[in-house]
Amino acid sequence: MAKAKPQSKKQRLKDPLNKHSFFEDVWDVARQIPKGRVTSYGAIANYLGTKMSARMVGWAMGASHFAPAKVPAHRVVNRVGLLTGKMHFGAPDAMQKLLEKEKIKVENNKVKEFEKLFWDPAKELML
DNA sequence: TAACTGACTCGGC
DNA sequence: AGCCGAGCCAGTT
Repeated sequence: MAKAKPQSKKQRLKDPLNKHSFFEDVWDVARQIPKGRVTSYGAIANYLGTKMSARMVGWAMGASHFAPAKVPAHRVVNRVGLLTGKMHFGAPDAMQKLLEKEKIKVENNKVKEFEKLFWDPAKELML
């Protein structure tokens, strides 16, 4: 699977073939999130070159259910560390439980020390 | 076919 | 410092 390399947004989205890999790219990046770390939709979007469309990342996460491999969507939160998508995990606190299982402290639907645990693909994966 | 919505983000007030 | 509006892409109604 491609390593989610950033490319021109128009180039990717314009081509139906490449478009299909948009999901895989997002999933791929999500899978690369180290255990015990979290990232934001915007960070992934930015890494993919579609930083203006963080919504699509979230939407792609929603589709992660169809992903060929498991995607740690629980490690992806919004820019303030809020567990915005926890309701989509089936159970109201499934996401929080998964996070706590990785020693990530969650309080009031928000990741504690989010800035410290924040993992930016564009920075960590560089390039 | 057009309009609305959404697991977001940024900038202005 | 907090609230409000606009922009983004795709899928749904």
